[in-house]
Amino acid sequence: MTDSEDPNASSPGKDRGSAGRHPVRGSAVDMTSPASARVTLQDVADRAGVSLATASRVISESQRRVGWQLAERVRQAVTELEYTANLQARAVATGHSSIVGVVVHDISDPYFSSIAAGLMHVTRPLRLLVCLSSTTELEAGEREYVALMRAQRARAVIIIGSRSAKPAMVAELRAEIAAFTSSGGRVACVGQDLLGVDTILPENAAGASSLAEALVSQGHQSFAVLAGPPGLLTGQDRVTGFTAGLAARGVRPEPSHIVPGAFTRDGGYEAMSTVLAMGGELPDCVFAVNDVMAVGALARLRAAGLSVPGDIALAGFDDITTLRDVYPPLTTVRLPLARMGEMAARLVLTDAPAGQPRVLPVPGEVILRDSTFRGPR
Amino acid sequence: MTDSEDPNASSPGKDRGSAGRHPVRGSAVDMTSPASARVTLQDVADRAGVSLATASRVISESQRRVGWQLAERVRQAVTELEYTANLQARAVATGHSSIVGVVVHDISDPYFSSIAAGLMHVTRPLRLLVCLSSTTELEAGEREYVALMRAQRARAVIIIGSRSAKPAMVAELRAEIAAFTSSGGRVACVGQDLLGVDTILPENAAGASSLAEALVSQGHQSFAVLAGPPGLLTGQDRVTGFTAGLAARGVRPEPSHIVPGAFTRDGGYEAMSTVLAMGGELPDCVFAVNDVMAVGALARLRAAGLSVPGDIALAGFDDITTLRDVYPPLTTVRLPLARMGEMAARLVLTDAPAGQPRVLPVPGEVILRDSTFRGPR
DNA sequence: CCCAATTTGGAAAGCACTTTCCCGAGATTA
DNA sequence: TAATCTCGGGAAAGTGCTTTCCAAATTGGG
Repeated sequence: MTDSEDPNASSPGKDRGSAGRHPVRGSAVDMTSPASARVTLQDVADRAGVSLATASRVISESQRRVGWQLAERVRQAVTELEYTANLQARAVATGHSSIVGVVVHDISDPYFSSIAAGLMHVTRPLRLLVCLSSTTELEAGEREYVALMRAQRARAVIIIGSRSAKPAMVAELRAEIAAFTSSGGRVACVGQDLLGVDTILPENAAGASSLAEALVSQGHQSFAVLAGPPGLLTGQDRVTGFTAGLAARGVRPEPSHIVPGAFTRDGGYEAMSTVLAMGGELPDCVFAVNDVMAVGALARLRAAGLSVPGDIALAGFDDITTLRDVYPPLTTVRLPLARMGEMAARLVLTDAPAGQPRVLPVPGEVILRDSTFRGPR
Repeated sequence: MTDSEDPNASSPGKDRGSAGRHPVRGSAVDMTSPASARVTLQDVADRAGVSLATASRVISESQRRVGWQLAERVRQAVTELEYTANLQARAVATGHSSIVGVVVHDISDPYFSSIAAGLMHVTRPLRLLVCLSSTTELEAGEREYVALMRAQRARAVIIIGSRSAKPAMVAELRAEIAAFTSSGGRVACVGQDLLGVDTILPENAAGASSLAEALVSQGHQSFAVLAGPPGLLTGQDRVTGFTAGLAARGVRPEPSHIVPGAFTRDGGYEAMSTVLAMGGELPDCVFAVNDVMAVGALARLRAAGLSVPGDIALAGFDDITTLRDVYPPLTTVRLPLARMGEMAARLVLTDAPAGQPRVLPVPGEVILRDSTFRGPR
């Protein structure tokens, strides 16, 4: 009963493919299983004894109503033949597909996968297909993928975290986006507002600034900053915001204490090494521009035998869920990642297109945890 | 120039759809913007002054060669019109598409996103489109998604971590898979070999068993196990393997010390709570069936004021990259997640189909770290 | 009881491609 | 020199669907 290899089910489809259509293919195969080879709507129509048009009207929710009896006959044939409409063909016929492209740097980075998860929350009920691309490797990955989605006539593309601020790259990407939109697609972006499209804009600068002020209030006086890779705006914004926040409290960080590093755990580890190697007075507090880097820095500090926050304080950014349990718990700025994904998806899938690109700022929330707590020594 | 809101571009679309193919379009519209509305291959052919067939042969890498000059003219027209082939239409015409479906429970879980990342490593050079579905919410999500991929005539589907062992569910999924394969698609699976398809099988039992023996060798005598949700085979296998390993060393865990819990951080936290609440002698060592649960357990122990490994040892499974920096470093069983994703993709995308479903076991490697280290007290 | 005004079904024309088939021209061979 | 081969180009037949258009049948009103 649980087995689908019912030999009795072999008869359907035996009488197909005699003249013209579907050469000999399947003559040997047809006997094996109900839906032997490719079943088309024509097959369904034939079996139900109706026209192709009628069958189509039944299986797609067409405007035109179909008589009760014929409709039932068609549905019967559909289940008997295990028919499924060919969505590609439907897309060609109707002119719009149900796929939406999502571009991320690296799907295994929790920052991106959280946003992607939120986004899929809204695509699912719409029965849309999400095509994901990790652009990790290629510099021009984003542009290429948008081109690919244009070729697929995708309904929309959502770009999460634009790769770099390199003007040439951005220009190319914008051109590709223009081509995509002018062929009917919609585009949204999570991150910096560089592309001239609907954008979910995390308030990196403001968040980092608030964090800086909070840290000063906690009593920290000297700071090091583990910045992201040069040319990546997210990191830049957080650094500028942070220094601005310090300045507002009359603190000026040693410029040499702002060291770049890759946006990864290892990047944080190495940047932290650099700071330690500089010698001189250790800063009170280290700000890593994202949590993943902070974790790397934490590992490095531990390796150096320094305790956090005892010897040195450490803060991150993003409040990645998976990292909420590192020890000591990280002070950070929380971004509602999943919700940001949802917002982006809504903007471009359910909301009406706006004349002007919309920019929705998303504030971050400073979360003070143990990693910067200055207990009585 | 960077602005795409060119007011001259407003005309496209107004004059189309009157009679026959491609009305007057082009005469008035072509002047405004390169790729005004939808450009089709016919437009390219017209502009290049060649037949549709020739244009097609140029843009797709056809067997048939095209004369040097004509080919150049076509390419010229392509760039001038910013033409991109409609992949959907191509898929309909050729009968096979370039999309491959990937089913995961929850893309924001690092276990799955790591595998997915590995998998994309092989799809990218093949220029295949990866469609991802998180089946988090729906019970029948997997079956539905395979159906969807069948409708898309996807080339292949890769199922990562089959949801449950509930026989009814599995039977339905198998039926859907049968329909998919019989319509020409290929299927692979990462996880338990339940579906009768090519499978990458993590050796959960063997890995857990080795881990158990290693822990006994480290001197641990009494154990608690934070098992996954009942009915999820991955968890079950790890538990059985673990107890078998203990048995091999003459250790029998208290059955009541095997407590179920969700496969998440919170699940680990709660399961750990249960163990603590049981009173009596605390076990030497806790085995959480995956790293994410282990982290939850760690948090719970910390909340209880217990130190790891000082008061109690803790081990996980998977060796999730993002969690390599939790403190104390977790003893675990490493699975080469990214490589498992690659293997699955290869099996189904580049390798020839085999008569029999292949099952490739992937061994886990026990990694002993501080969380179970029994230093001199 | 007859003539609109609705339904409801089917034939056929798209949709944007690929690919087969055919044909003329130039190259090769006997 | 005639006969046979390629070779490159185009017309047209698919590919699996939707949708328009047309005609037959049913209904309703006078």
